[in-house]
Amino acid sequence: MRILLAEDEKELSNALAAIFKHNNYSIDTVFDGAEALDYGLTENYDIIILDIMMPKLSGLEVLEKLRKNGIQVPILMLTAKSEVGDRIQGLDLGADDYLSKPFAMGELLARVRAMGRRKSEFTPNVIKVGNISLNKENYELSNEHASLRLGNKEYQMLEMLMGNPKRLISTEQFMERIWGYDAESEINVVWVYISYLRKKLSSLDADIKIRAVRGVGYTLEECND
Amino acid sequence: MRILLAEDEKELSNALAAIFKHNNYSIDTVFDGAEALDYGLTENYDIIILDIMMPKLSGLEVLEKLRKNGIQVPILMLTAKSEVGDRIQGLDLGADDYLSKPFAMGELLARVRAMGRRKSEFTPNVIKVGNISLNKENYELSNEHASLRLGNKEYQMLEMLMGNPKRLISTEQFMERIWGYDAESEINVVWVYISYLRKKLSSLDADIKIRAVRGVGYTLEECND
DNA sequence: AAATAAATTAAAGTTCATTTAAGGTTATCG
DNA sequence: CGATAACCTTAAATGAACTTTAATTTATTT
Repeated sequence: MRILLAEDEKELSNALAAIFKHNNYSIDTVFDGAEALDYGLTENYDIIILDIMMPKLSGLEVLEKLRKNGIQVPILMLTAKSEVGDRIQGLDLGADDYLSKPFAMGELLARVRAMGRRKSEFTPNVIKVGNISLNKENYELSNEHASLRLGNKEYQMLEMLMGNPKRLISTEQFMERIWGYDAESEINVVWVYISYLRKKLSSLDADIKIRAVRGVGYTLEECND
Repeated sequence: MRILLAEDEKELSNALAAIFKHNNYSIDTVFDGAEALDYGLTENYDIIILDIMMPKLSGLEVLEKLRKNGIQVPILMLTAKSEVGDRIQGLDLGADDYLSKPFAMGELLARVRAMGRRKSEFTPNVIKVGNISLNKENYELSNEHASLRLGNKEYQMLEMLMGNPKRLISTEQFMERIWGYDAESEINVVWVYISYLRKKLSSLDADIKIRAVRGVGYTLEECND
Protein backbone atom coordinates (compact mmCIF):
# COMPACT_ATOMS: atom_id res chain seq x y z
CA MET A 1 0.00 0.00 0.00
CA ARG A 2 1.39 3.38 -1.00
CA ILE A 3 0.49 6.43 1.00
CA LEU A 4 1.15 10.07 0.31
CA LEU A 5 1.32 12.08 3.52
CA ALA A 6 1.09 15.86 3.21
CA GLU A 7 1.75 17.44 6.59
CA ASP A 8 3.90 20.47 7.24
CA GLU A 9 4.77 19.80 10.87
CA LYS A 10 7.95 17.87 10.34
CA GLU A 11 7.95 16.25 13.71
CA LEU A 12 4.46 14.83 13.33
CA SER A 13 5.19 13.87 9.76
CA ASN A 14 8.28 11.92 10.73
CA ALA A 15 6.52 10.12 13.54
CA LEU A 16 3.63 9.13 11.29
CA ALA A 17 5.95 8.05 8.52
CA ALA A 18 7.89 5.82 10.90
CA ILE A 19 4.76 4.16 12.18
CA PHE A 20 3.29 3.64 8.73
CA LYS A 21 6.52 2.14 7.52
CA HIS A 22 6.53 -0.15 10.46
CA ASN A 23 3.05 -1.25 9.44
CA ASN A 24 4.30 -2.10 5.99
CA TYR A 25 2.94 0.83 4.13
CA SER A 26 5.32 2.55 1.81
CA ILE A 27 4.99 6.23 2.40
CA ASP A 28 6.06 9.44 0.70
CA THR A 29 6.06 12.62 2.74
CA VAL A 30 5.65 16.14 1.44
CA PHE A 31 5.50 19.37 3.39
CA ASP A 32 3.34 21.79 1.49
CA GLY A 33 0.30 21.87 -0.71
CA ALA A 34 2.13 22.45 -3.96
CA GLU A 35 4.26 19.37 -3.48
CA ALA A 36 1.22 17.38 -2.43
CA LEU A 37 -0.56 18.29 -5.63
CA ASP A 38 2.48 17.51 -7.71
CA TYR A 39 3.02 14.08 -6.19
CA GLY A 40 -0.68 13.30 -6.09
CA LEU A 41 -0.98 13.99 -9.79
CA THR A 42 2.09 12.15 -10.96
CA GLU A 43 2.49 9.18 -8.64
CA ASN A 44 0.10 6.38 -8.09
CA TYR A 45 -0.99 6.16 -4.47
CA ASP A 46 -3.51 3.97 -2.72
CA ILE A 47 -4.33 6.59 -0.10
CA ILE A 48 -3.61 10.30 0.26
CA ILE A 49 -3.57 12.01 3.65
CA LEU A 50 -3.84 15.81 3.53
CA ASP A 51 -3.41 18.23 6.36
CA ILE A 52 -5.66 21.24 5.80
CA MET A 53 -3.34 23.93 7.13
CA MET A 54 -0.36 23.89 4.81
CA PRO A 55 1.88 26.46 3.11
CA LYS A 56 1.40 27.31 -0.59
CA LEU A 57 -1.89 25.49 -1.06
CA SER A 58 -4.29 24.42 1.65
CA GLY A 59 -5.31 20.80 1.87
CA LEU A 60 -8.75 21.76 0.67
CA GLU A 61 -7.34 23.36 -2.45
CA VAL A 62 -5.19 20.34 -3.14
CA LEU A 63 -8.17 18.08 -2.67
CA GLU A 64 -10.25 20.12 -5.07
CA LYS A 65 -7.57 20.22 -7.74
CA LEU A 66 -6.84 16.52 -7.46
CA ARG A 67 -10.48 15.64 -7.91
CA LYS A 68 -10.81 18.06 -10.82
CA ASN A 69 -7.93 16.21 -12.43
CA GLY A 70 -9.78 12.96 -12.13
CA ILE A 71 -7.69 11.51 -9.31
CA GLN A 72 -10.00 9.11 -7.52
CA VAL A 73 -7.63 7.90 -4.84
CA PRO A 74 -9.26 7.83 -1.37
CA ILE A 75 -8.33 10.98 0.51
CA LEU A 76 -8.25 11.47 4.28
CA MET A 77 -8.23 15.04 5.57
CA LEU A 78 -6.59 16.10 8.81
CA THR A 79 -8.41 19.09 10.30
CA ALA A 80 -6.50 21.19 12.79
CA LYS A 81 -9.20 22.03 15.28
CA SER A 82 -12.76 20.91 15.24
CA GLU A 83 -13.44 23.23 12.38
CA VAL A 84 -16.73 21.82 11.34
CA GLY A 85 -16.91 24.12 8.36
CA ASP A 86 -13.72 22.71 6.90
CA ARG A 87 -14.88 19.18 7.39
CA ILE A 88 -18.12 19.71 5.62
CA GLN A 89 -16.40 21.55 2.81
CA GLY A 90 -13.87 18.75 2.58
CA LEU A 91 -16.49 16.09 2.26
CA ASP A 92 -18.28 18.20 -0.32
CA LEU A 93 -15.10 18.45 -2.33
CA GLY A 94 -14.74 14.71 -2.39
CA ALA A 95 -12.74 13.73 0.67
CA ASP A 96 -13.46 10.22 1.83
CA ASP A 97 -12.83 10.73 5.51
CA TYR A 98 -11.46 13.23 7.97
CA LEU A 99 -9.80 13.11 11.31
CA SER A 100 -9.38 16.04 13.67
CA LYS A 101 -6.18 16.73 15.53
CA PRO A 102 -5.13 15.69 17.99
CA PHE A 103 -5.89 12.10 17.14
CA ALA A 104 -4.83 8.73 18.45
CA MET A 105 -2.45 6.94 16.15
CA GLY A 106 -4.57 3.84 16.46
CA GLU A 107 -7.51 5.69 15.06
CA LEU A 108 -5.57 6.94 12.07
CA LEU A 109 -4.30 3.46 11.36
CA ALA A 110 -7.79 2.03 11.65
CA ARG A 111 -9.16 4.56 9.20
CA VAL A 112 -6.39 4.02 6.76
CA ARG A 113 -6.99 0.30 6.98
CA ALA A 114 -10.69 0.85 6.50
CA MET A 115 -10.03 2.96 3.43
CA GLY A 116 -7.70 0.33 2.13
CA ARG A 117 -10.27 -2.35 2.74
CA ARG A 118 -12.95 -0.35 1.03
CA LYS A 119 -10.66 0.05 -1.91
CA SER A 120 -9.79 -3.62 -2.06
CA GLU A 121 -13.48 -4.45 -2.30
CA PHE A 122 -13.32 -3.00 -5.75
CA THR A 123 -9.85 -3.80 -6.85
CA PRO A 124 -8.88 -7.42 -6.68
CA ASN A 125 -6.07 -8.24 -4.33
CA VAL A 126 -4.25 -10.54 -6.65
CA ILE A 127 -2.35 -9.32 -9.67
CA LYS A 128 -2.21 -11.77 -12.51
CA VAL A 129 0.17 -11.54 -15.42
CA GLY A 130 0.63 -14.46 -17.76
CA ASN A 131 0.23 -17.67 -15.82
CA ILE A 132 1.47 -16.11 -12.60
CA SER A 133 -0.55 -14.57 -9.77
CA LEU A 134 0.76 -12.45 -6.95
CA ASN A 135 -1.39 -12.36 -3.85
CA LYS A 136 -1.23 -9.02 -2.06
CA GLU A 137 -2.72 -10.45 1.10
CA ASN A 138 -0.11 -13.00 1.93
CA TYR A 139 2.75 -12.35 -0.46
CA GLU A 140 2.19 -15.62 -2.24
CA LEU A 141 3.35 -16.14 -5.78
CA SER A 142 1.67 -18.94 -7.66
CA ASN A 143 0.91 -20.66 -10.93
CA GLU A 144 -1.94 -23.10 -11.49
CA HIS A 145 -0.27 -25.85 -9.53
CA ALA A 146 2.12 -24.55 -6.95
CA SER A 147 2.87 -21.53 -4.89
CA LEU A 148 5.66 -20.08 -2.83
CA ARG A 149 6.09 -17.25 -0.43
CA LEU A 150 8.02 -14.12 -1.24
CA GLY A 151 10.05 -12.09 1.20
CA ASN A 152 9.26 -8.49 1.85
CA LYS A 153 11.64 -6.90 -0.59
CA GLU A 154 11.01 -9.53 -3.22
CA TYR A 155 7.31 -8.86 -2.97
CA GLN A 156 7.62 -5.12 -3.26
CA MET A 157 9.78 -5.34 -6.33
CA LEU A 158 7.55 -7.80 -8.07
CA GLU A 159 4.49 -5.80 -7.17
CA MET A 160 5.97 -2.80 -8.91
CA LEU A 161 6.76 -4.87 -11.96
CA MET A 162 3.50 -6.74 -12.17
CA GLY A 163 1.50 -3.64 -11.25
CA ASN A 164 2.40 -2.12 -14.56
CA PRO A 165 3.61 -4.81 -16.88
CA LYS A 166 5.29 -3.62 -20.07
CA ARG A 167 6.21 -0.43 -18.21
CA LEU A 168 9.88 0.26 -17.73
CA ILE A 169 10.93 0.74 -14.13
CA SER A 170 14.29 2.30 -13.45
CA THR A 171 16.70 0.95 -10.92
CA GLU A 172 16.49 4.30 -9.15
CA GLN A 173 12.74 3.96 -8.86
CA PHE A 174 13.19 0.64 -7.13
CA MET A 175 15.76 2.07 -4.79
CA GLU A 176 13.69 5.09 -3.98
CA ARG A 177 10.40 3.40 -3.43
CA ILE A 178 11.56 0.27 -1.66
CA TRP A 179 14.74 1.24 0.09
CA GLY A 180 13.97 4.92 0.57
CA TYR A 181 15.84 7.73 -1.00
CA ASP A 182 18.46 8.02 1.69
CA ALA A 183 19.22 4.32 2.05
CA GLU A 184 22.91 3.62 2.21
CA SER A 185 22.64 0.35 0.34
CA GLU A 186 24.22 -0.03 -3.04
CA ILE A 187 22.43 -0.37 -6.33
CA ASN A 188 23.73 -3.90 -6.46
CA VAL A 189 21.01 -4.95 -4.06
CA VAL A 190 18.44 -4.39 -6.79
CA TRP A 191 20.34 -6.71 -9.08
CA VAL A 192 20.49 -9.32 -6.40
CA TYR A 193 16.76 -9.26 -5.89
CA ILE A 194 16.07 -9.29 -9.59
CA SER A 195 18.14 -12.42 -9.67
CA TYR A 196 16.19 -14.00 -6.81
CA LEU A 197 12.91 -13.16 -8.48
CA ARG A 198 13.97 -14.61 -11.78
CA LYS A 199 14.94 -17.80 -10.04
CA LYS A 200 11.59 -18.04 -8.29
CA LEU A 201 9.66 -17.18 -11.42
CA SER A 202 11.39 -19.83 -13.43
CA SER A 203 10.87 -22.38 -10.66
CA LEU A 204 7.16 -21.77 -11.25
CA ASP A 205 7.54 -22.17 -15.02
CA ALA A 206 6.43 -18.61 -15.46
CA ASP A 207 5.66 -17.40 -18.93
CA ILE A 208 6.69 -13.94 -17.88
CA LYS A 209 10.22 -12.76 -17.43
CA ILE A 210 12.07 -9.75 -16.17
CA ARG A 211 14.07 -8.11 -18.91
CA ALA A 212 16.89 -5.71 -18.20
CA VAL A 213 17.13 -2.57 -20.27
CA ARG A 214 20.73 -1.53 -20.16
CA GLY A 215 21.35 1.82 -18.54
CA VAL A 216 17.74 2.22 -17.54
CA GLY A 217 15.98 -0.50 -15.60
CA TYR A 218 13.66 -3.45 -15.97
CA THR A 219 10.42 -4.48 -17.63
CA LEU A 220 8.15 -7.42 -17.23
CA GLU A 221 7.53 -9.27 -20.47
CA GLU A 222 5.30 -12.11 -21.44
CA CYS A 223 7.12 -14.66 -23.47
CA ASN A 224 5.73 -17.59 -25.39
CA ASP A 225 8.07 -20.50 -25.32
CA MET B 1 -16.05 -10.12 22.02
CA ARG B 2 -15.67 -6.97 20.01
CA ILE B 3 -17.94 -4.06 20.73
CA LEU B 4 -18.45 -0.82 18.86
CA LEU B 5 -19.62 1.97 21.13
CA ALA B 6 -21.06 5.08 19.47
CA GLU B 7 -21.64 7.75 22.09
CA ASP B 8 -20.83 11.42 21.73
CA GLU B 9 -20.49 12.30 25.40
CA LYS B 10 -16.79 11.68 25.79
CA GLU B 11 -16.90 11.30 29.53
CA LEU B 12 -19.54 8.61 29.45
CA SER B 13 -17.86 6.95 26.52
CA ASN B 14 -14.53 6.74 28.31
CA ALA B 15 -16.10 5.37 31.45
CA LEU B 16 -17.98 2.70 29.56
CA ALA B 17 -14.95 1.79 27.51
CA ALA B 18 -12.88 1.31 30.65
CA ILE B 19 -15.47 -0.90 32.24
CA PHE B 20 -15.99 -3.01 29.14
CA LYS B 21 -12.27 -3.47 28.77
CA HIS B 22 -12.11 -4.55 32.34
CA ASN B 23 -14.73 -7.15 31.56
CA ASN B 24 -12.68 -8.54 28.73
CA TYR B 25 -14.47 -7.01 25.83
CA SER B 26 -12.38 -5.32 23.22
CA ILE B 27 -14.01 -2.05 22.40
CA ASP B 28 -13.79 0.64 19.75
CA THR B 29 -15.27 4.03 20.51
CA VAL B 30 -16.61 6.55 18.02
CA PHE B 31 -18.23 9.89 18.65
CA ASP B 32 -20.68 10.57 15.88
CA GLY B 33 -23.07 8.78 13.60
CA ALA B 34 -20.95 8.96 10.48
CA GLU B 35 -18.05 7.28 12.20
CA ALA B 36 -20.33 4.70 13.70
CA LEU B 37 -21.65 3.81 10.28
CA ASP B 38 -18.20 3.65 8.81
CA TYR B 39 -16.83 1.40 11.51
CA GLY B 40 -19.94 -0.70 11.63
CA LEU B 41 -19.69 -1.34 7.91
CA THR B 42 -16.01 -2.04 7.71
CA GLU B 43 -15.10 -3.77 10.94
CA ASN B 44 -16.48 -6.97 12.27
CA TYR B 45 -18.12 -6.51 15.65
CA ASP B 46 -20.06 -8.85 17.87
CA ILE B 47 -22.21 -6.11 19.33
CA ILE B 48 -22.89 -2.48 18.41
CA ILE B 49 -24.11 0.05 20.95
CA LEU B 50 -25.64 3.21 19.47
CA ASP B 51 -26.62 6.36 21.26
CA ILE B 52 -29.58 7.92 19.52
CA MET B 53 -28.64 11.56 19.93
CA MET B 54 -25.43 11.98 17.95
CA PRO B 55 -23.93 14.54 15.57
CA LYS B 56 -24.02 13.96 11.81
CA LEU B 57 -26.27 10.94 11.83
CA SER B 58 -28.60 9.93 14.61
CA GLY B 59 -28.34 6.46 16.06
CA LEU B 60 -31.59 5.59 14.36
CA GLU B 61 -30.25 6.57 10.96
CA VAL B 62 -27.09 4.57 11.55
CA LEU B 63 -29.16 1.58 12.59
CA GLU B 64 -31.27 1.83 9.49
CA LYS B 65 -28.31 2.14 7.17
CA LEU B 66 -26.44 -0.72 8.80
CA ARG B 67 -29.41 -3.03 8.45
CA LYS B 68 -29.94 -1.95 4.86
CA ASN B 69 -26.35 -2.92 4.21
CA GLY B 70 -27.00 -6.36 5.52
CA ILE B 71 -25.16 -5.97 8.80
CA GLN B 72 -26.83 -8.40 11.18
CA VAL B 73 -24.76 -7.71 14.26
CA PRO B 74 -26.92 -7.32 17.40
CA ILE B 75 -27.50 -3.64 18.10
CA LEU B 76 -28.35 -2.04 21.42
CA MET B 77 -29.80 1.48 21.34
CA LEU B 78 -29.29 4.04 24.09
CA THR B 79 -32.26 6.40 24.27
CA ALA B 80 -31.69 9.74 25.94
CA LYS B 81 -34.92 10.17 27.80
CA SER B 82 -37.76 7.76 27.96
CA GLU B 83 -38.71 8.62 24.45
CA VAL B 84 -41.07 5.81 23.78
CA GLY B 85 -41.42 6.82 20.17
CA ASP B 86 -37.74 6.37 19.50
CA ARG B 87 -37.70 3.01 21.12
CA ILE B 88 -40.49 1.68 19.03
CA GLN B 89 -38.98 3.10 15.90
CA GLY B 90 -35.65 1.58 16.82
CA LEU B 91 -37.07 -1.86 17.30
CA ASP B 92 -38.94 -1.51 14.02
CA LEU B 93 -35.71 -0.68 12.28
CA GLY B 94 -34.08 -3.81 13.59
CA ALA B 95 -32.53 -2.95 16.94
CA ASP B 96 -32.24 -5.92 19.25
CA ASP B 97 -32.55 -4.11 22.54
CA TYR B 98 -32.65 -0.65 24.05
CA LEU B 99 -31.72 0.94 27.31
CA SER B 100 -32.78 4.39 28.47
CA LYS B 101 -30.42 6.83 30.13
CA PRO B 102 -29.58 7.09 32.86
CA PHE B 103 -28.89 3.44 33.35
CA ALA B 104 -27.01 1.32 35.82
CA MET B 105 -23.77 -0.06 34.49
CA GLY B 106 -24.72 -3.47 35.75
CA GLU B 107 -27.80 -3.44 33.60
CA LEU B 108 -25.88 -2.50 30.49
CA LEU B 109 -23.38 -5.27 31.12
CA ALA B 110 -26.17 -7.75 31.67
CA ARG B 111 -27.87 -6.82 28.43
CA VAL B 112 -24.65 -6.97 26.50
CA ARG B 113 -23.96 -10.38 27.96
CA ALA B 114 -27.45 -11.48 27.02
CA MET B 115 -27.01 -10.25 23.47
CA GLY B 116 -23.73 -12.06 23.24
CA ARG B 117 -25.39 -15.21 24.41
CA ARG B 118 -28.28 -14.79 22.03
CA LYS B 119 -25.89 -14.20 19.19
CA SER B 120 -24.03 -17.39 19.84
CA GLU B 121 -27.27 -19.35 19.56
CA PHE B 122 -27.36 -18.52 15.89
CA THR B 123 -23.78 -18.22 14.85
CA PRO B 124 -21.72 -21.30 15.28
CA ASN B 125 -19.50 -20.84 18.24
CA VAL B 126 -16.65 -23.04 17.21
CA ILE B 127 -14.14 -22.30 14.52
CA LYS B 128 -12.58 -25.33 12.95
CA VAL B 129 -9.42 -25.34 10.90
CA GLY B 130 -7.69 -28.58 10.09
CA ASN B 131 -8.17 -31.02 12.91
CA ILE B 132 -8.42 -28.27 15.50
CA SER B 133 -11.52 -26.56 16.87
CA LEU B 134 -11.66 -23.41 18.90
CA ASN B 135 -14.72 -22.96 21.07
CA LYS B 136 -15.70 -19.32 21.37
CA GLU B 137 -17.86 -20.00 24.40
CA ASN B 138 -15.37 -21.42 26.78
CA TYR B 139 -12.05 -20.75 25.09
CA GLU B 140 -11.42 -24.44 24.65
CA LEU B 141 -9.04 -25.67 22.02
CA SER B 142 -9.47 -29.26 20.98
CA ASN B 143 -8.77 -32.05 18.55
CA GLU B 144 -10.82 -35.25 18.23
CA HIS B 145 -9.51 -36.69 21.46
CA ALA B 146 -8.40 -34.04 23.85
CA SER B 147 -8.91 -30.44 24.72
CA LEU B 148 -7.34 -27.72 26.78
CA ARG B 149 -8.25 -24.29 27.95
CA LEU B 150 -6.75 -21.10 26.52
CA GLY B 151 -6.11 -17.91 28.40
CA ASN B 152 -7.72 -14.72 27.33
CA LYS B 153 -4.92 -13.30 25.26
CA GLU B 154 -4.11 -16.68 23.81
CA TYR B 155 -7.70 -17.05 22.75
CA GLN B 156 -7.95 -13.66 21.12
CA MET B 157 -4.82 -14.18 19.12
CA LEU B 158 -5.82 -17.59 17.92
CA GLU B 159 -9.30 -16.38 17.09
CA MET B 160 -7.82 -13.74 14.82
CA LEU B 161 -5.64 -16.33 13.15
CA MET B 162 -8.26 -19.03 12.79
CA GLY B 163 -10.93 -16.50 11.80
CA ASN B 164 -9.12 -15.91 8.55
CA PRO B 165 -6.71 -18.70 7.86
CA LYS B 166 -4.22 -18.07 5.05
CA ARG B 167 -4.54 -14.35 5.73
CA LEU B 168 -1.49 -12.55 6.96
CA ILE B 169 -1.97 -10.70 10.24
CA SER B 170 0.59 -8.12 11.20
CA THR B 171 2.10 -7.92 14.62
CA GLU B 172 0.72 -4.40 14.88
CA GLN B 173 -2.77 -5.64 14.17
CA PHE B 174 -2.49 -8.01 17.08
CA MET B 175 -1.20 -5.26 19.30
CA GLU B 176 -3.88 -2.88 18.27
CA ARG B 177 -6.85 -5.14 18.52
CA ILE B 178 -5.86 -7.10 21.58
CA TRP B 179 -3.71 -4.76 23.61
CA GLY B 180 -4.93 -1.43 22.25
CA TYR B 181 -2.64 0.92 20.44
CA ASP B 182 -1.60 2.85 23.48
CA ALA B 183 -0.76 -0.17 25.58
CA GLU B 184 2.63 0.13 27.14
CA SER B 185 3.50 -3.48 26.52
CA GLU B 186 6.23 -4.32 24.10
CA ILE B 187 5.83 -6.07 20.81
CA ASN B 188 7.63 -8.96 22.40
CA VAL B 189 4.44 -9.96 24.16
CA VAL B 190 2.99 -10.99 20.82
CA TRP B 191 5.96 -13.24 20.22
CA VAL B 192 5.59 -14.79 23.62
CA TYR B 193 1.97 -15.66 23.00
CA ILE B 194 2.73 -17.02 19.58
CA SER B 195 5.18 -19.28 21.30
CA TYR B 196 2.59 -20.41 23.87
CA LEU B 197 0.07 -21.09 21.14
CA ARG B 198 2.49 -23.11 19.10
CA LYS B 199 3.29 -25.21 22.11
CA LYS B 200 -0.37 -25.85 22.81
CA LEU B 201 -1.15 -26.56 19.17
CA SER B 202 1.62 -29.08 18.89
CA SER B 203 0.59 -30.72 22.14
CA LEU B 204 -2.71 -31.40 20.39
CA ASP B 205 -0.96 -32.79 17.32
CA ALA B 206 -2.43 -29.99 15.28
CA ASP B 207 -2.12 -30.17 11.53
CA ILE B 208 -2.14 -26.42 11.44
CA LYS B 209 0.75 -24.23 12.35
CA ILE B 210 1.53 -20.58 12.83
CA ARG B 211 4.12 -19.36 10.42
CA ALA B 212 6.04 -16.15 10.90
CA VAL B 213 6.51 -13.86 7.94
CA ARG B 214 9.53 -11.85 8.79
CA GLY B 215 8.98 -8.12 9.02
CA VAL B 216 5.24 -8.51 8.67
CA GLY B 217 3.38 -10.87 10.93
CA TYR B 218 1.90 -14.34 11.10
CA THR B 219 -0.32 -16.68 9.10
CA LEU B 220 -2.08 -19.88 9.94
CA GLU B 221 -1.19 -22.69 7.60
CA GLU B 222 -2.42 -26.20 7.22
CA CYS B 223 0.40 -28.61 6.90
CA ASN B 224 0.28 -32.24 5.89
CA ASP B 225 2.94 -34.21 7.62
C1' DA C 1 -4.61 -14.90 52.92
C1' DA C 2 -2.70 -18.41 50.32
C1' DA C 3 -2.66 -20.71 46.14
C1' DT C 4 -3.26 -20.74 41.42
C1' DA C 5 -3.37 -18.88 37.01
C1' DA C 6 -2.54 -15.25 33.65
C1' DA C 7 0.03 -11.51 31.81
C1' DT C 8 4.21 -9.14 31.29
C1' DT C 9 9.12 -8.31 31.19
C1' DA C 10 13.70 -9.53 30.43
C1' DA C 11 17.26 -11.79 28.44
C1' DA C 12 19.76 -15.30 26.01
C1' DG C 13 19.55 -18.19 21.88
C1' DT C 14 18.41 -18.91 16.96
C1' DT C 15 17.20 -18.07 12.27
C1' DC C 16 16.84 -16.15 8.04
C1' DA C 17 16.04 -11.82 5.08
C1' DT C 18 19.06 -8.62 3.69
C1' DT C 19 23.38 -6.90 2.53
C1' DT C 20 28.10 -7.07 1.08
C1' DA C 21 31.50 -8.56 -1.71
C1' DA C 22 33.63 -10.66 -5.40
C1' DG C 23 34.21 -13.12 -9.59
C1' DG C 24 31.53 -14.09 -13.88
C1' DT C 25 28.82 -12.78 -18.04
C1' DT C 26 26.98 -9.95 -21.63
C1' DA C 27 26.37 -5.85 -24.40
C1' DT C 28 28.24 -1.74 -26.60
C1' DC C 29 31.61 1.05 -28.75
C1' DG C 30 35.94 2.83 -30.52
C1' DC D 1 38.48 -7.32 -31.48
C1' DG D 2 39.55 -6.05 -26.96
C1' DA D 3 38.15 -2.88 -23.29
C1' DT D 4 34.96 -0.98 -20.55
C1' DA D 5 30.79 -0.56 -18.24
C1' DA D 6 26.61 -2.59 -17.05
C1' DC D 7 24.58 -6.34 -15.31
C1' DC D 8 24.25 -11.27 -13.16
C1' DT D 9 24.97 -14.82 -9.75
C1' DT D 10 26.51 -17.00 -5.79
C1' DA D 11 27.93 -17.44 -1.33
C1' DA D 12 29.37 -15.74 3.08
C1' DA D 13 28.57 -12.34 6.75
C1' DT D 14 25.62 -9.55 9.28
C1' DG D 15 22.14 -8.17 12.23
C1' DA D 16 17.40 -7.34 12.94
C1' DA D 17 13.56 -10.20 13.61
C1' DC D 18 11.89 -13.86 15.82
C1' DT D 19 11.79 -17.81 19.56
C1' DT D 20 11.96 -19.57 23.85
C1' DT D 21 12.52 -19.95 28.66
C1' DA D 22 12.23 -18.30 33.01
C1' DA D 23 11.56 -14.90 36.49
C1' DT D 24 8.42 -11.32 38.03
C1' DT D 25 4.29 -8.94 38.53
C1' DT D 26 -0.63 -8.86 38.50
C1' DA D 27 -5.15 -10.79 38.80
C1' DT D 28 -8.30 -14.46 40.12
C1' DT D 29 -9.87 -18.18 42.75
C1' DT D 30 -10.32 -20.91 46.88
